[in-house]
Amino acid sequence: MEPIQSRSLRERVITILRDAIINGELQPGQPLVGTELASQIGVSQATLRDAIYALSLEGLVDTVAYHVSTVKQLSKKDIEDLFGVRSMLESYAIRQIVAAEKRSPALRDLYAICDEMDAAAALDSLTDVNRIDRRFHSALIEHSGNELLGVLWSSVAQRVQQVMSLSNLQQGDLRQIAVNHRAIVTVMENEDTEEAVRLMNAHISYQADEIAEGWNGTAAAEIQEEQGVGK
Amino acid sequence: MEPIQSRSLRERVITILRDAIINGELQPGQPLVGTELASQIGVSQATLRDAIYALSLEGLVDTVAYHVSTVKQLSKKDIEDLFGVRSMLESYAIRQIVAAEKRSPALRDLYAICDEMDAAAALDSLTDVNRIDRRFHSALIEHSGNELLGVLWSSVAQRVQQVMSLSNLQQGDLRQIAVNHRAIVTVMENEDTEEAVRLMNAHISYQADEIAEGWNGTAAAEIQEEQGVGK
DNA sequence: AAAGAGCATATTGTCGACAATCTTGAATGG
DNA sequence: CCATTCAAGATTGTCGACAATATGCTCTTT
Repeated sequence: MEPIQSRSLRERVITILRDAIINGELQPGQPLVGTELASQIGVSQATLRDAIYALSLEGLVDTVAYHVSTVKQLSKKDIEDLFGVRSMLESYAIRQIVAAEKRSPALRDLYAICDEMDAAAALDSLTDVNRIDRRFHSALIEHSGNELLGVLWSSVAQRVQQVMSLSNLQQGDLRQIAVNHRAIVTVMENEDTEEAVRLMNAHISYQADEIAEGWNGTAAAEIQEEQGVGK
Repeated sequence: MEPIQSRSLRERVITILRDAIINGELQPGQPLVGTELASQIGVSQATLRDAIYALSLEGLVDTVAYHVSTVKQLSKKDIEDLFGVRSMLESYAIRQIVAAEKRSPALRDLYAICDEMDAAAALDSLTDVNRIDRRFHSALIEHSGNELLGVLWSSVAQRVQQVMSLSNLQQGDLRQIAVNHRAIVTVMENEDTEEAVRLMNAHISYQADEIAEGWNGTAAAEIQEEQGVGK
């Protein structure tokens, strides 16, 4: 049981804006005007600016003193850097789990998630597979047992989700994806650490290449031009 | 040339508090009372609370709604997690630098820092060696070429500096430290990636063990008791 | 007509005041 | 004597207003 209204108003505003950004509703480069958003969401300007500042600390928003804040632009290099860091985090988690004495509960949990992914893949439900995919990778990080790793991961996972939302790639064979995930867990169970890391990096690199290839860094530049005067 | 007063007041307050925390002036568990600090620093309570909230996002401060914020407590496990993540980040940086086509400039820069460290070690200046040590590891991350890695690093490096400040360990032979750092760069130049990673992990693990061994998680609990009434 | 200075407007940054919430300690009842 | 209640003080959270700064437009000058 968790309380309905425990979080402060500021944190709820942060959540609203953050979700809008990582879901692609607020596109990179789009200006975040305090006065507009404040009246739109229904909070004071001070509270809203605090929220925007918090998002700039998370790296989702660019802020310069006395200038309008904008959703951070994502260059092709940013994508590459992002997936490089993601590989690093997940590889580390795999090594930690395999090296741990009691790794059975972790592996069992991961297998259970694989089962769910199989079921979703059989139904051809892309959104469900994506949601379970996120859970799989989060679980991997959690089971590393390193809390700080989890903190870093949540920041990276946000950006990954944003990039995925912005790049409208058609996912390939869902069943193949489910098989790939199970393979990683199986290899971990056999204590073949390096092979598990290799498979994971391949999985991530594939995604990264697919996204980086069709990436249009200037995706949101049009928004400002669309607002041009009609005169 | 950079402007004298470009940063906002809030950011300057953040810097003041952050420096106080990572230098150990504000010890873990110590309460950060808004009204006191605000008048002490000379800013409004709103500005100060924004700063405290920012530090809670950085993970240096614990905040609960309508409760007094405190400097985050650091358990022994937190220390272990911290140095584990640090090893991960630096190992990744080493792999990236060695794998890069043009790694000569990076190595030259690192050698130059090693020269400075030798000089400082010859003078038996502990503070200088520590400062140059931080520069060495920052440079390593920078030369990885991954900007996001740098962002994560700055967060981790802060915590490392805090832990170092709080644990008053007497550093061993300064000259040996300088030699160890140069060895890492030399091995990188020979493209022996795994050996470089091994040396770096050994270097960090040594530090981590030394600190974790004598760690007193309840270091700051006394502060509150010292303020007990004399009645 | 083009370029630049200066003013009007819009936006962000800071503050003090008030509301919401927690904490402390004393009074009350068992 | 101990537990509970509740009231007073202290602390944090939110807001609207004002100050500081940037942006865009107009007017002037060449």
